[in-house]
Parts: sequence; structure tokens; C-alpha cells
Amino acid sequence: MRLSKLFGKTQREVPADAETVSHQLLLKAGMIHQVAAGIYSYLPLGLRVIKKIADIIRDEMDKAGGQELMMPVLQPLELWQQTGRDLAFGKGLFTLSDRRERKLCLGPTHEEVITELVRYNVQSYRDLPLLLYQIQTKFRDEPRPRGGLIRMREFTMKDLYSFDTDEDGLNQSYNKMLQAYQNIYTRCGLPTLLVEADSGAIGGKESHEFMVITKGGEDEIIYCDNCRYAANAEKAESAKGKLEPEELLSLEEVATPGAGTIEQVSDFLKIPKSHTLKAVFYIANGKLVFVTIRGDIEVNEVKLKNALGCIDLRLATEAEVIKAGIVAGAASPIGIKGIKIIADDSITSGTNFVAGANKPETHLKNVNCPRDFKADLMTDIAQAHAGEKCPRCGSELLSTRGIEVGHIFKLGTFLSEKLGALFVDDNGVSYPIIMGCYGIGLDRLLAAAIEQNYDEKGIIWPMSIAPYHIYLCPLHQENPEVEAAAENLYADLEAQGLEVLFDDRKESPGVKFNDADLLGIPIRVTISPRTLEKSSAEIKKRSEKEAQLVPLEEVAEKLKKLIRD
RNA sequence: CGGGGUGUAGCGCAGGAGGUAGCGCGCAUGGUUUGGGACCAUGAGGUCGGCGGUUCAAAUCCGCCCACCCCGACCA
Repeated sequence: MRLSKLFGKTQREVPADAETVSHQLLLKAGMIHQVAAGIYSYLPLGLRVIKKIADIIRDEMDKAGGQELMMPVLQPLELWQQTGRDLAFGKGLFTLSDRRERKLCLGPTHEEVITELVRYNVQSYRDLPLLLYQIQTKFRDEPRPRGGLIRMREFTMKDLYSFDTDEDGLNQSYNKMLQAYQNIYTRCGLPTLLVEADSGAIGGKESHEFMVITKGGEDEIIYCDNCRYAANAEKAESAKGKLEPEELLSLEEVATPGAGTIEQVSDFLKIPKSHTLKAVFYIANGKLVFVTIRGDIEVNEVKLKNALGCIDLRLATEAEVIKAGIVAGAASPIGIKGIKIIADDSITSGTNFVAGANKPETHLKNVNCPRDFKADLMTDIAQAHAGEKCPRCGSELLSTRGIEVGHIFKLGTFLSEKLGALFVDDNGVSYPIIMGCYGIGLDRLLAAAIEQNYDEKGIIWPMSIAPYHIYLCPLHQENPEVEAAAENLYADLEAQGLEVLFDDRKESPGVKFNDADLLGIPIRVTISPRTLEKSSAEIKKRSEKEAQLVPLEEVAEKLKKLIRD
């Protein structure tokens, strides 16, 4: 490709609203253009990268036994209502009506459509297992698009769905995908960390995310260096520590003037926060719930939401709490009626806690569960933090940030049951098909690749996904010998099938070198009167400082070798 | 949805005691240049985010709205 003809210019100054490195560089390099918040056009260079990523993904999906198909973006809302996931996605779902007022939505993902398709095509265990995938545009009305390609409202995703007859099969499919994903990231030059994850609106039981570790990442990861435990902070657990058990003492009221928060109560009574019970009120699907947890621990709302099985969850306002007859600042789980009590399992890790008395400025000492109150649900709803102990091995937990570049889920049968995707086994008995789903965001993968590979001059593409392999850069183009040598070399390299970006512009050396660096093309080939004196061209890798002179007739071979390695 | 910020030429910004808009980069033409974003000259390019109000007069003052960015909520 001749740079003089290439659509898309490099910018000297970055648009001010870009803050993330990948966003800035993509704009500066003229690879993307913003159309609206979270909506972008790809220019030719950017699109070439997306295509290369797509090729790698296809190759690995096919090798793992996947079959590619394509499903529509436009979907009947009714299909989503059948599984109830229209509610799970809530406002994240883009909806619209057709001319007959039939409700449609733009697919945020394709489980419903593919399950319906599989129901039609699969009747017998003989048709299974099945791995089907597509690379398709998805639409999600994100509350806050951000970071350029990192969180978009319209994006491209590879989604594969597995269909199996039993758990074993699901596990095999899952492991195949896990391996294929590792291969994809390796081939894209991206080190990733596999972490346990929450499955969110997709649903299902077990899921893992692939994280590219980077400071600006959206997700917090809690991990253990010792035993390799790693989980998204939404899901992470930590050992809460057993407090020394004491003899159960009887309840005792104590005046706590002016003390409403855990901090104030523990200061006032001179006890550690871990000896108090915190009360937090939420509105879950419109209903007030009482959440209690040890005073030194915070509630993890994702876990709470999962425990409650609710779609809407928010903190209750003080007015809502008071209206329910509860004394804010001294709320007590004892004697509560008509309100669901959810307890974190940490409240059984000690004894004789201090909790509210449901009287103004009064607390109760020696509160014990289940002696004094019963929780409707007792489970882990605690937020884990770095510095706490690993739930597996007891070492200290660490924390870092990452970009989620892939997410795989064991879905189970909830979708196939609701949509009637059944198969008959060898005894002629019907069962729902067991499903899994596996997603990779291509745009985000591209952005993550930049976050991982850049310097102050620009992008440094890994060879496998670089838009072009070679940047051919003649200097002093008015010099007929340079012109001829560059044109010859360009024609020769193109004829040999190499991917060359030929900077045939009449620009100064500084401009050309800076653009070459900004665009991040892995190999730069410079031809100038100086190199031609030695009948050579200069070859320099983007990732290295040193250049070398190579005789013109050896250049093609040398480049092929560099690209191969 | 809450908090903060920004909207003036393609990009980055200045202006703002109210009087009809400027700089740098980029772009066009001509010339001189060329191993790390050259220089000179000439030129094109603007509903000052939108609507309404105040005023003889609004980019500037007032009100409402919109868009975009950042933090949070939420979300894959």
C-alpha cells in the first residue's frame, strides 16, 4: 500500500477527550474515528488489525472443532422475554419497534437466537456435542462507555456456544475453549491471567475471565502469588479469620450516645470493629432487605445480588429504613419482622458481638447468631481486599487491575429448558441440552494489545496482528536513484506477498520516521543516498534501537526471516 | 442516575469590561529544503454546541436543553 493513497491521516495532536493510551494512539495513528460515545469507525489500518485478530480467532476456533455461522443483530424481543433475560439486561438492551409496532432488540449477545436455532436442528444425542460460533456486532447500551475501544456500545465479538449431553461433555468443551483462548492470546502477543469470575447478566454457574494486566484496566483482580488463586474482585473470596470463641454471655443494653457508625461504636466501647455487627439496608427488586456482616468487612454487592437472585439492587435511603420502623444508626437484626435478613457467614466467626438495639443511641452487647436472631440466608457476601488472607492457602492476597479480553461460562440448562432445546438420549428419554458460551471482544483485544505494547513514540504492534509488516521508507525521494531503488524494492516485496506500507510521500525524514514509529509497523526499511552508496537498505525493528545495513539483493530474504521469527 | 469538567476552523488552544473572532499545527499554491515532526511567501477554511431571553448590539450576560470526557453507580 502506498501511504500517499492511504485513507486516514496521522495526527500531530491527540483529540483532548482521549485519555487511555490505546485510545490516544489509535486516534493519533488515524486507525479509528469516533462517531458518538462508545461508537467508532475503523479506518483501513485499524480494520486490517481487526481482520488479523479475527483470522487468528477463526483459526483457533476451527482447530478446536468450532463451526462458523452468522446470526442476526436484529432480534425479536419476545425471544428474550421467553428466557427472562430482557430483564436481566435491563436498560443495557437496545430496543426498537418495527412499523407494525412489533418489539425488537439489537442483540447484546446471541444465546437466545442460537438456542432456538439448535432446538430446530438437534433432536438426538447423536447430533451432539456441537461447537458453533460467529464473529458479529453486538449492541449494549452501556451506562458509561469509556476508554476508546475498551468499553463500547457497538462492538465486535466472537461468541462460541457449546452444546453437550452431560457435565463431562460440558467440561471437555470448556477446557477446549480454555486452551483455544490461551492459544489466541499467545498468538496475539498478549500475556493474560485466567481469573474466576462472576457471570453477571449472562447467567450460569462457573465462569472465568481472561485478563490482560494493565494499570488502567477496568477490573480489579484479587490474586495469590503462592497458590495461583486469582479472581475478579466481584467474585473473590478471602479467609475471614476465626475470632477466639468465648463463652456466650447474655444480652445487655448499653447506651452509645452519639455513636451511629461502626467506627464510632467501636471507638466508644473500645472494642475492635470485628466485634461489631454492621447493618446495611438494600432495596432488592423493590423490597427492603436487612444485610448484616461483621463490622470490619464490607458488603460485595455482586455477591449479594447473586445470593438474593434479584435483578435490581440498590442501597436503601434513610427514609426507607425509617419507614420500615428501624432506627438508623442502631439497627438490630433482633426482633425484626417481615424483613428478609441476609447474613454474611463472617458473623459466625466470632461471639458476643455488639449490634444495634433498635433504640436511638443504644446498642446491644453479646449478640450471637443463631441464639438471638436467625438469618433467612447465610452465605458469603463479603468484599475481599488485598492484604487479606488467601481462602485456599492462607498467604497474603494481592491486587492488580486488568482489561477483560475474554470470558467463558458454563451455562448449564437454564436457557435450553426455557426455550425447549432438548435431545433424546440412547434410551429415548428427553433432556435439556447442556450449554456453555465463550466470548472474546475483538476491539477490546486490539486496545489491550496497544496498552501492552507501546512507547513514547507510538504503537509497537506484535508481528501477528500488525496492519503491515514492513514500512518502506525512502529518504530524498527526488533523488532518481532512491526513487528507482524504492520502487523496485516495493514491487519486489509485493510480488513476494509481503505486506508493505510504502511511504512514497515527499516528506522530510523526521516526518516519515515519526509516522513509522507512531503506526508501529514492526520493521522499517530505509533507503537513502547514504545506504545506496553501499548498495544497501537499512533495516530496523520497531522494538529495537539498532538498525543494520543489508545489501539490496538480500533484503527480501532478510525480511521474510524477520517476519517468520 | 449522582459528582466534576469541556464545547470557538480538521486537531490543539486563546479571547470574553457586550461592538460581529484570533494563534499554533494541519490543508492549498509557489519557492528553498531533507537521517528524527524544516523554512519563506501567499491563500482557503468559523451557524463561537443548540434554543430562548436581556440589549441598539451577544462568542461574551441570563435561562433551558444537548453532546462529549473523567470519577462513581451500573455493566461483559
